Amino acid sequence: MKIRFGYVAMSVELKNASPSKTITVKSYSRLADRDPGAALDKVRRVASENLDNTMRLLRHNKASGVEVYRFSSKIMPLATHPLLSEWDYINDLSEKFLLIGNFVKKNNFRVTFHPDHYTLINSPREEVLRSSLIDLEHHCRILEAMGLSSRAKLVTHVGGGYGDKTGSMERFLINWRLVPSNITGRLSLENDDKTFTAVEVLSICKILSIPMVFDIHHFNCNNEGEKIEIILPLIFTTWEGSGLPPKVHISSPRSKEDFRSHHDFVNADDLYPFLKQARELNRDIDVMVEAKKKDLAMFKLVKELAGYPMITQKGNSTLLFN
DNA sequence: ACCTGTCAAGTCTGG
DNA sequence: CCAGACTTGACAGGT
Repeated sequence: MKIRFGYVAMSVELKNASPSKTITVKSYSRLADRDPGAALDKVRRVASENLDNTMRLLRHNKASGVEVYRFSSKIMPLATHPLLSEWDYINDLSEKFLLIGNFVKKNNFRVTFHPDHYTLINSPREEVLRSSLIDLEHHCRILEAMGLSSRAKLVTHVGGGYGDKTGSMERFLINWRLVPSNITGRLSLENDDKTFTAVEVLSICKILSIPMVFDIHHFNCNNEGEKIEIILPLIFTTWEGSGLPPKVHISSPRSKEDFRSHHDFVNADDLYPFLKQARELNRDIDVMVEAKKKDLAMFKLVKELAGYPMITQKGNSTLLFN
């Protein structure tokens, strides 16, 4: 069994390479009042730098053998803000999008976006649903501009509970019909730490025939005593036909008191039992490390796990479990 | 150079 | 009904 590791958005090792630089609405408006052209130029410049830094990160990944990476959702500053509705960032930056996409394809990287938690497909409020669809479309269009197939996924949560979880799950399914097919073809769902458990998310994924990302830490925060060995085979099945190995998120609690927050690093003991379970199913998997120390935490975790029974390290960010 | 309050967005809780 | 927490990196304005 092969286990590839990846990290989120920015690197601790590669300096001054933020892919998430932005401009506040306040300063944009102030500049736009005086000189609209200059304001747009500034946004363009920041967006362009974010793409350049994303490219640098991908080269850093290649040099370090990292094949799994999540793009920053803040890669295009204010892109979906009404103030910038005229800005055609896709055409504006098409060359840089293609450069990134070609590099991803050439090196067989697995890349994703994780639209942030304001994106809520199951919201009962029409305007929230509408802006969520705009945000999802925005992420999709970027992946399309990169020339990446639907194997480049969007990962999101089911949404809010709104005081009625069953009704909110049903509303997710109802609202799903309003989601355009280029988006539904890329979406995968992840269990969250407060509201929707792995079993609940799995039931939705099965109905919609979409893949499910299993977040181990969220499972530890939010479960009803289900056994991993029972649900894991079912979760892994949702990836069949996608052309991708199942995807798993791992992080460790910051502390006993602050259990839900993410620690700087990942405790290898929080992942190893899971890997042993996964090994029973004999499937390759990709593991996304969600720790404050980003790639540094990922490399450290891989190195530590390499010392565990039956595991051998292959490069800086891949393990073999035999 | 460094520090601190603030930031587009939604939801939930507690007052 | 409203303020603040949630969570995060980075801006923006101050020293």
